[in-house]
Amino acid sequence: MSRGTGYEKTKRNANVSDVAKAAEVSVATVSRAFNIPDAVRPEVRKRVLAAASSLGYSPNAAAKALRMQRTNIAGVVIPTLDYAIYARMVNSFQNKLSAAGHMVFVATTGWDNAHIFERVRPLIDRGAEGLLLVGAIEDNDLREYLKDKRLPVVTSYSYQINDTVPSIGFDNYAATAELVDYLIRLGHRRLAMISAPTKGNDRQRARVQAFRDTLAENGIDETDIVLERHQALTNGADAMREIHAQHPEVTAVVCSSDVLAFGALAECKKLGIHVPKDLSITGFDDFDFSALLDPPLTTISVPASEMGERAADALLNALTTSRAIQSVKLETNLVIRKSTSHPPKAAK
Amino acid sequence: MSRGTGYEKTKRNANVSDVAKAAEVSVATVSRAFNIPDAVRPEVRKRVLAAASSLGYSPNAAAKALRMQRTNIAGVVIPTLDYAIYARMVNSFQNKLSAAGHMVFVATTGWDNAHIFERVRPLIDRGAEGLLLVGAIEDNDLREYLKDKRLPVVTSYSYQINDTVPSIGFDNYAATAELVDYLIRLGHRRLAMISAPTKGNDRQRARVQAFRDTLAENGIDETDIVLERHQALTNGADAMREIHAQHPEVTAVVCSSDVLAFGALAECKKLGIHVPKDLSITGFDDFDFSALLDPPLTTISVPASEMGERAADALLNALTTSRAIQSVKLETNLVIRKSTSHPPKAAK
DNA sequence: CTGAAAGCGCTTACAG
DNA sequence: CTGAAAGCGCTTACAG
Repeated sequence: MSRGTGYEKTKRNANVSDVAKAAEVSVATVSRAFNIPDAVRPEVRKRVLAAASSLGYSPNAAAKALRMQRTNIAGVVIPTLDYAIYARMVNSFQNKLSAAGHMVFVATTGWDNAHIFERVRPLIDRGAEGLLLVGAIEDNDLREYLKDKRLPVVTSYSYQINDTVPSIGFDNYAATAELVDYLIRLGHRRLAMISAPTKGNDRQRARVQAFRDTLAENGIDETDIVLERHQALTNGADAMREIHAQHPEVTAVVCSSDVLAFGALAECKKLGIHVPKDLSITGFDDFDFSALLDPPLTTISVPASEMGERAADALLNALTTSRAIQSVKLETNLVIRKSTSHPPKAAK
Repeated sequence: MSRGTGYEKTKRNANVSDVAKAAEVSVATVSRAFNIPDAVRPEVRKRVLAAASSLGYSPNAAAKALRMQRTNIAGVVIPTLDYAIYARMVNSFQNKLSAAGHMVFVATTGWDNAHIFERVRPLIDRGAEGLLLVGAIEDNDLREYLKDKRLPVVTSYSYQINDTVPSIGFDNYAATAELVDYLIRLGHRRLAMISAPTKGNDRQRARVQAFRDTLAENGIDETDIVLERHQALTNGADAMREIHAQHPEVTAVVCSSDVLAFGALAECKKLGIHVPKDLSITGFDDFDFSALLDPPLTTISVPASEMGERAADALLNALTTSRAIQSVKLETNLVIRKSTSHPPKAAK
């Protein structure tokens, strides 16, 4: 069947024995020439390296892993790569790790975080020695499993002060509270929120909670208007339309992401609502395009690549020293741009 | 030193022997119970599976790989994950592969494609059995290496009719030519292009070439205005400012990506240039936000996730059958929106 | 249907 | 400084 144009292996790869033979030494010496160069006479080492290179030899990773009980593989599990903020974190995570000679497996759960354990297990089974996850672990089986394996794990995107699993993230509650507080000080009294789904997502829950608490603290305790929508431009637009139709008194819309905010902004344009004169809109993430929107988006900037880097360092360190990982709290920034202002006079 | 809060392995993982002992069978039977269930008496199989599960056994991937000479790992090498279009492709690629029980290593080269070989080698050395790359392979050493290893490789983003390496991509030249042609038919005679760097990047070169050829074919053969800028919003803005200052006669700017186009669009707003009345602008990629820009962007939509899926299928198939991979040409679409129109009267 | 044994390709005590 | 040998944890002929 096969026309010889395919991928059938013709010659097997060279192995230590081949190199040993070619260099007229033992396999032990070959191994040492690569791994403990100083333990081999320079002249011999040179011979070995030359033989290896002429045979195109490179050590078999599986054999090495089996023997050393060490894979040098890390894993990262995220909702999706198709969202800039995760992609960015993974990008810096993998850059750091690959510079340190580690490989990284990536797995995605989709937006439904419920099945994260199903994604984690194959990663571990296939050799991941450390793990980067997104958000607090809410699955107790997973928690037990990870503890049992004594695997270095760090969660990201939300800083957890009292979790046994170390986290490298920021304070979603505080960041949102600061933002809502800012809106209230501008004079807004009727606010709505467009959030990403809160199910199985502690970050979103923290943001919604901060929204509600901050309103309450300021004596604004009418029924909260909180719409949950999946991260997508069109969902931001739809939610905006709904708010406009059902709650025309609203003067500020807090969006849980720049994506949602961008959708809302675009919808306002269609509806003839002027932002920020008629309505203030805020985002979360500070995507690069957010500064260029019309109007530029007031939002919260988030240390995505820093999380990836720090997580990589933490994992690397844990793998080397076996010492526990310390949680680290990173800062966010409220970036005030032109999509927010005082509410219209009539609404005050 | 270690306070016992770390990650030192206390108990080793269960292995086949442990399970065999617990189930009172041989290791061969344990292996069969997992891999050739029908070759084991149902009753025995049940005993084995129970023992395995109570011991938390899962097969050691390295040992398995060593024995089977098969890792079930694929690799993908892209410029960066921090660019939606690559992230999306990797996302669908990895989803398909993980559904088929494969893991995926991802490596990034940064925008400088020159060092791709350095990224590919570790991937292969660490066990990747198939590879997804971006763009035509321009490094002959890499080409030789890949051929020598007889590794299934597919390149993406540009369809190569006559390459020995199979590609799953689209026709960058034709897509751009169609777009430029459309602008010319609108009446534009003075066009400029903002391209991503063409060095080591056949896709960008094809687009620039199409731009030049199409102008020439239409008798517009003044000096071409082509600016090369790295993919970034601010670079699009800078380039736009430069074009405006040095070539005020230009009535249409063809951008090689939506990112660049978005930057240019934003800059026009600052400069008081009305798009499309004073100037037409086009993008490439059709990002989801491009339809929501003001004005919505005329651009070319590109099958990013389809490339990832197809590549995964192709690799999976090649790994299974050893048959050669067939190149596939995917379609792009010229999406005409409001950022383009006839040139201003005065310019005609 | 089951088991004993070989072997995948490494690294590392151990002995010299 | 070097080599012979053991063993990491699997799977699979081979024999029964």
